[in-house]
Amino acid sequence: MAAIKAQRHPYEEPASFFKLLAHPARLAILETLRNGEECVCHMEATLGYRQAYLSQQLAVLREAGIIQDRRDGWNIFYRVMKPEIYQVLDAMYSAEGGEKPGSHGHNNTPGCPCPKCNSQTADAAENRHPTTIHTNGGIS
Amino acid sequence: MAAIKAQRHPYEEPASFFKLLAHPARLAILETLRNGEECVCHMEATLGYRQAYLSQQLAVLREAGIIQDRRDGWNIFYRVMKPEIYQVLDAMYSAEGGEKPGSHGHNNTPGCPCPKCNSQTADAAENRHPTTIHTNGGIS
DNA sequence: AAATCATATTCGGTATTTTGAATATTATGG
DNA sequence: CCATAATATTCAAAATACCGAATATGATTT
Repeated sequence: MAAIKAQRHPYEEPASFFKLLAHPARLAILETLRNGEECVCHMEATLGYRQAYLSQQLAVLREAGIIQDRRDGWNIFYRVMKPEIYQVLDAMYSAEGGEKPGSHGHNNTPGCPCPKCNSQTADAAENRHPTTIHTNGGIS
Repeated sequence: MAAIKAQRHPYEEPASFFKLLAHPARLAILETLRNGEECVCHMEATLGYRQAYLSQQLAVLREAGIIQDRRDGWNIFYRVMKPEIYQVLDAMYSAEGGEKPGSHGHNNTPGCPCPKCNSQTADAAENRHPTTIHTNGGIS
């Protein structure tokens, strides 16, 4: 699936684009990025997926050109390059009848070591041990 | 994939719905049905897929509740039960920049044996059967 | 340069999808 | 009942996607 290959049939391109969205973890990532860039460790803390797994899914979206990464010191921040995809997502959510899942905007998450979460809370800014092993995270 | 199974993760349902759309033949079918019901032989003539293959893809959409079939004599006509999906498709097509593929409305196709294609062309307009409407069993 | 932190990549097994081929089903006309 | 038209289903093999485990990379601080 890696990248969108050359299309022979006119519906192959939209189909492979839909395929990118046909995955729970990738949808969760895209919702996290809906209101701006976030670093990987933040997704790890909020979504509960293992780091390597997140990185794999991020790579799928990145190689498809949907998101792009930016390094800032230790962290790598991802942002969406094609905001139009949210119209596709919203159309799907409303077609399904359910409301959009998840919360929007950046949520300061306890236990998240990312700089956005540790801006002014200074609470446990120096002694953090995020050794939390997130068991699974996949959904069978 | 057959049906949409019970969802544990909030994104599994939209994801499996996207999965239904992530296939060129199924997209082509849905475009064919955009402006009303069509029989299988018409799709066979216009889309160029083999009959058995079309039937397989129609089954996927049918078991997901997106389309429904109705028998009329020799032919089985399919129609879309969830028109909202076209908002998803249109959002995708416009997000992609390309225009919507395909032509809309029923196209009389030479070589297509379906009754809709042989209505008034006087060619073989004499041998048609009365409309025997069997309303298929309601699918929830 | 070594240790460390955040993140990426590779490898491999398993599950799922795709699709052709063969066959079955169902209604219709004789 | 038999033949036939239109469509559906089953089966199996090849292709692809999923995802865990292990390891690699590349900044950054000391």
